[in-house]
Amino acid sequence: MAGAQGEVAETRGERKERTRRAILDAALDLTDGSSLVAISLRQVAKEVGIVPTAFYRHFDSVESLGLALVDESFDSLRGLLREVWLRSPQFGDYIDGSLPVLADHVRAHRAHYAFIARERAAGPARVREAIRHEIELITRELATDIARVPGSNAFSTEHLNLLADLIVSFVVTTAERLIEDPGAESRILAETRTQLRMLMVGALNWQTRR
Amino acid sequence: MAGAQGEVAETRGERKERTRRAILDAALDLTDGSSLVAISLRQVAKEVGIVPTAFYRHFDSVESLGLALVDESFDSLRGLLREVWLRSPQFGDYIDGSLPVLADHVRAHRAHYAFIARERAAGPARVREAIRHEIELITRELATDIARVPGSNAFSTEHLNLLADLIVSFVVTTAERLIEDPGAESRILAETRTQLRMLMVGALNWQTRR
DNA sequence: AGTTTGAGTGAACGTGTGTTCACTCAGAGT
DNA sequence: ACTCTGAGTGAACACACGTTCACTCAAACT
Repeated sequence: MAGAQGEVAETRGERKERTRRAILDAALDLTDGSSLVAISLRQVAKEVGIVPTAFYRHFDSVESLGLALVDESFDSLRGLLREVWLRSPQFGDYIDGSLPVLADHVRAHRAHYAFIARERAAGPARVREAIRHEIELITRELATDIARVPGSNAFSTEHLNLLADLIVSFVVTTAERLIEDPGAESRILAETRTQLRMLMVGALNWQTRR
Repeated sequence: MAGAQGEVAETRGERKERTRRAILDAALDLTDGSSLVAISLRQVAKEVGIVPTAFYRHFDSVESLGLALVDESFDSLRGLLREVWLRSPQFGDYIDGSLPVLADHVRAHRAHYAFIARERAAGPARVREAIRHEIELITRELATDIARVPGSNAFSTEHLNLLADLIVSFVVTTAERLIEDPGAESRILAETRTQLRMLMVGALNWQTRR
């Protein structure tokens, strides 16, 4: 395979990139319902349709494959955050505006979110560390975003960070639920909406108490 | 090994139970930083000091070993909940009373909590399902416990369940953090304390709005 | 004392594993 | 046109895997 086609015109770089993508996709597919630590280089190679040794032309271990998947998964996630932030400039309709966007993203990039959820807890040490780091960065970004919202200046920096952390944790949990039972999406969203409101009521009353 | 000792007096049942425990402990040990889906029956047997085939006298697969570990891990967790509930009859000091208990339990039963955290996301399908089910039961128990707290009767049943769910999710997240960085225990506890207060301020204001 | 039971043994099976090596042969650079 | 580069090949390695089977031999039961 991989070039056996009589198809014309494929540059060397294009060909390599195509195989690399195929490896990433195969890994996402194979780890679904399992984990990076449980799949083998040979399974991936077989799925892609290349010989095991060819794998090494692209990654030098399953772990480094995992790190590449972390990168592209968080590219997805940052796309989500950008979109959420664009369409909800108001603190008031923040929740109603954001939840459907989250649901859409999880549905569209299911494999990526499932990968993060799984490997965050059970991946190779380096991969877990990379994921933890990325989540930390995103939490900080969220904190500075919230700081720009009018009315949020009553929060101390410390409490702002804790609020952002609380929200991120909760979004991670919600994403996990959407992944594990996609059929219950509307119920999960309705429940999450109420819970986020409970949380926000706390945040709003908190700042007035400061 | 396993009976090679010149030690006297060990009944057949005791011997079997001792080996069974050794298998469970070995599995907890081997899955640490990895996952049930990534360990082999032979690794476990070697760790215990028995021949691979002897494993089948106790469990008929690694998956059923996993289900046994789910059972005993949640026995630990229920012990925690009982203790938390005993020493915090007041809604007010609920948080300050519970957090140190949680931290103690996580420290004392680290392997169990780490097991739940990992396999919840990445274990074999049956194991994930069992964990999800146990968490659901605990959430329901918490909801009925909260319902007995004076002043909580302003919550509708539905919102009571959502609050319980919110708390359980957050406790799971906190336990995960304590596991992944035990050295930061006091910082994590202080932060979690503030976040739980934010959440509780929301809950308290919520019920008065109903 | 004699028999039954069952936890643990050890050899064997077919298959999958990561990694090495020398190789092909088409696209890229001269 | 001629060489170089490097993605993909295929054989081979030493080892680990789950499962089967007939076995031992001490505790438990009669």
